[in-house]
Amino acid sequence: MRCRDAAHVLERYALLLELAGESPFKARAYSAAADALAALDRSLDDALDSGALSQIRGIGEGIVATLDELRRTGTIAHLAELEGQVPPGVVRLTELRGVGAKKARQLWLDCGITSIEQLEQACREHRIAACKGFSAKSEAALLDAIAFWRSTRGQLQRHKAWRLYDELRATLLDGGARDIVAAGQLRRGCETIDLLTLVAITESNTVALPEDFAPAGTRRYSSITRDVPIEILLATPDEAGTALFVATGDDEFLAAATGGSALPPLPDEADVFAHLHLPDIPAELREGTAIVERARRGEIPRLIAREDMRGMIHVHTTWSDGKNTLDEMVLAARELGFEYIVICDHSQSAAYAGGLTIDRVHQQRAEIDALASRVSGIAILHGIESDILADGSLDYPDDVLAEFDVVVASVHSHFALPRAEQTARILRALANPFTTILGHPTGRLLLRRDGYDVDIEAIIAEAARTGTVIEFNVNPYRLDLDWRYHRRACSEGVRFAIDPDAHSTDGIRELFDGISVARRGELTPTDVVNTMSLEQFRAFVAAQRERKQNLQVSA
DNA sequence: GCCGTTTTCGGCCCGACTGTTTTCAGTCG
Repeated sequence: MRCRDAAHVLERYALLLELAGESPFKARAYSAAADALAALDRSLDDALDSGALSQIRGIGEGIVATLDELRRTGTIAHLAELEGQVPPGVVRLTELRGVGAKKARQLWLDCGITSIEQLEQACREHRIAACKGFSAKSEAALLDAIAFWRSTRGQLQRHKAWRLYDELRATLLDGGARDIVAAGQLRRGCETIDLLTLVAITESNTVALPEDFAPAGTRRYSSITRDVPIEILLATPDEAGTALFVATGDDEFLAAATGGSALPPLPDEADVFAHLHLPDIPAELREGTAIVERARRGEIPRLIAREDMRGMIHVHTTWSDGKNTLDEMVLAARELGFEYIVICDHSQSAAYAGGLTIDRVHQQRAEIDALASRVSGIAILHGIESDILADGSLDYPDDVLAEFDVVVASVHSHFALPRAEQTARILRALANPFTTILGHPTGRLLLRRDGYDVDIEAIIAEAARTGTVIEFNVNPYRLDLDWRYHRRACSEGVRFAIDPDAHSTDGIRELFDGISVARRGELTPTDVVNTMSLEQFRAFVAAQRERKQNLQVSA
């Protein structure tokens, strides 16, 4: 068992402890331990036997004993007991927005609710308002939350879809497949996945499938029993190219590309494009009919690719709310071949995230300088993710801001401002001479909450006027700014930074997956500042500051 | 359950927001 898997178990244990009415502090201790554990990229056996776990703050004797039980028996007896005690539907109640462990427990014990369906029924019949602590208003809020929950069911963020893919891949390879390839929405770079499509390449045209898969056509199998519907297509190696092509594009694209004729079995996708007399169309663009026409006219741009990325920008460490240390994050970026990394921990107003006071900013700089002198092969820049305060100002005085190599300015509070006020606030931050990059411009969390209400056109225009970079934050919950705005912004002269907003070394690796989504937006290497060399990037930031200062003077 | 002592108990990230209450509790980031 990997530490990451053990972390998931502890997280669930923490939730059940709270639902069962045990000390919320105990639950929090388990939850914090889960966080710490998730950052360890090693096996649980190794972490326990080396004594590394007991060294970690927040993991003491009790939790080490629990983890030892988990690795010996594959489970935690007390957790199993709680699973028997708390109905599974009550655990699911916490998936609703605005329902935490306390409210779920209250709904269960005071109102007798043990599933989301029962809760919905009870709200409609106004039986919840009769319970202590609830009113007609809370019934309406709960119904809203249930509607939102329902609208996001059967969909996954990309990292969760990849996790499911990894599980299936291992099973299918064990079951005799020669190779497994992700196709469909995942390969096209869709930001959320409502159908997971895999091609299983097998010599014999058969593979041992998990029990929940049933036939759904010629050599096609599907399952609807997991978090998202899944389909698996079987193909022999000599027809793998055709199978992958068919499993990747959407229906409109396939009809336009093939003209409705059946494709011969071909081993490689390149053979399929040659057969169709079409240039290679990147998987991320294979939707709709227009792209086929563009391809025929030779209008497919050279899209950004992972090899183009030279700078890793916007990374958190244990100095604020990151799970891995500065050293670990730097070494992980170097291992992936990055030439420079820009550390951007939270600023002082982000107290919940351990934001840096001015003193700690200076301490962190000293540590970065010390590390830079020890580590070769990667440059370390000192940036900050500065909160944009309610009035649009940044979170430090100018003399402190001026010391950073890069300032990512982001909204983390006051999400509910009216549109005009929210927009004005962000425009003010864009005009700030020290704002290098506008972080996650809408604050959306995919399948969790919408972004704050802002005028994106106005933000793009002001970014263009001031020369401020807009972030494409590729944290799999964010993927913000939405790729649908990318071309328009670029046509106005805006540049993007493709940033992982990584809070762990795993998050750093997710950067590459996010590039798939950037390709949907047709970002090219010249649109993206991370493709610059270190010297180019430093010169870019210096020129940007000068330009912005001049704009301020003339204003 | 963890931590750090004022060293074996008492407090535990903090501010905004919302909704139910008249002074606070729960949720969220």
